[in-house]
Amino acid sequence: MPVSQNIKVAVDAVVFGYTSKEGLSVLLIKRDIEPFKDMWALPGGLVGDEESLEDAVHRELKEETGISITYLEQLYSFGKPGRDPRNRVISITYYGLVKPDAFEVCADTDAGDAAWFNIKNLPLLAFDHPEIIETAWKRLQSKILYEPIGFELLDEKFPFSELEKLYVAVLDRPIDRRNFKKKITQFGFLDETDEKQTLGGAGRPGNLYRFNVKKYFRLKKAGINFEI
Amino acid sequence: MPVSQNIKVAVDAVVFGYTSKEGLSVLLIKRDIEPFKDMWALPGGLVGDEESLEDAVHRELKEETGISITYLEQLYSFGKPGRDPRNRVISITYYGLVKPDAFEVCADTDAGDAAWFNIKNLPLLAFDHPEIIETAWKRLQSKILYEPIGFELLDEKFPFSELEKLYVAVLDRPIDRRNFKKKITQFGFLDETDEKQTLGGAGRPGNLYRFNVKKYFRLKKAGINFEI
DNA sequence: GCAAAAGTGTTTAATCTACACCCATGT
DNA sequence: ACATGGGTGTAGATTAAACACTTTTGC
Repeated sequence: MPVSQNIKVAVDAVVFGYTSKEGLSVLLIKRDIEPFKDMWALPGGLVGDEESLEDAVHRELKEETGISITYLEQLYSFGKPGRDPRNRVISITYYGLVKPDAFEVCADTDAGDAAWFNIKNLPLLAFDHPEIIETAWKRLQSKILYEPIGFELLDEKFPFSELEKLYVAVLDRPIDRRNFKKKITQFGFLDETDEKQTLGGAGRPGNLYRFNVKKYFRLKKAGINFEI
Repeated sequence: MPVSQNIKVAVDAVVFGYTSKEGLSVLLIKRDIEPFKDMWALPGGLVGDEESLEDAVHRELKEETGISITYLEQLYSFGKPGRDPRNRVISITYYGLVKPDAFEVCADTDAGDAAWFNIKNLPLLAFDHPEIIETAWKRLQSKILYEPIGFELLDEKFPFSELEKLYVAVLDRPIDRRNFKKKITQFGFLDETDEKQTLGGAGRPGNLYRFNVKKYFRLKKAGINFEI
């Protein structure tokens, strides 16, 4: 057993945002130091000695991108020697979800060195970050099928078609509209409001729905299991 | 961002073994130093500076228990400040599976400070290890439903009832024998041998089966998905 | 011959899949 | 009026769930 150790511990976050216009997107920052200077990378950094891993993620996201996320979950720990050319660094990675307003604000400003990229059109990335994003996307794809986390990527009220388009973007495959609506509504945790979509451009406006968290937890306790 | 850091990186392993006699069991070691001296704990220890995480797990298992495992997968990283009373330690945990022969040998010797405990009858454990084992068991329960990893816990040849009893032990719920056999056999990656179970005590001997890895991968590539 | 475990099918209910036309709005 | 997107139901196929008796062996 090694008696002393020289390994650094970092966190990195794959933050997903979504709008039907921009599609499923990932938040990246432009590195301003070597190595990989001027390349894009995941937000992240070293963990403080007295700081929890989740706190470190939130702190780094605020420092580097100014964003606050509504959902955070641990993804995987990457620790191969050599993945950082300087030192041995173990990165404990997380993935997070943000609501469209946070997504759009950041996308607009574009100032500084943070930007959103569509998941299917990523730039060259530093370190092993392509692998991390790939892992995160797969995890999101499987998780969205058995937990209603998709709502963390939508506004409080949303037309049903937004939810469907979100699933199409995340799963990267077509979905049958009628079957999808049947499945989702049958669970009973979506409230239909009496409002309709405004600002819709052309086409018939859709009713707005709201995810009812209380109902969801009640149903979950009662033993339903969400599965798409 | 913290400029220097004083965090240690460790790995811990939840190793599962199974026999129909002993049930689903976990490998533990008795601590001979403080803190938690004389309590049971998961095998594990600090990662070497140039060592991969998986190598560290295998090394610690060999050093502390003498066991070799046939399956290893990362579980989760536990890093709350205070989980180790001495220093800040991040533990990257893994779970592993061993074949019955390795399981039984170790269970017999009982010498030294390593021992197997039935998953439903664990002793008092050091650190946050109860939480880690709980997490590992849940992961095993969900994974065994969509990947054929159960075979890693069985001998090369096994009677069908062994497989069924394994699933009952892992999932901790009853299974319908006929439906289960239908499901498993329909995939087509189990080879039936012409041997029968020997040393069976009372009852009719069962045919022995073998998991055909090649067939499994061929079928997997062709797009089947294993689901119980 | 009896206790213990293995082997084997069918029926019913539930779920999944595929599929097309009308409606409300903006231009 | 036409283009755009929203809303809705059914029939057929597939899959899941429930269920009990016969066979082979050891003692």
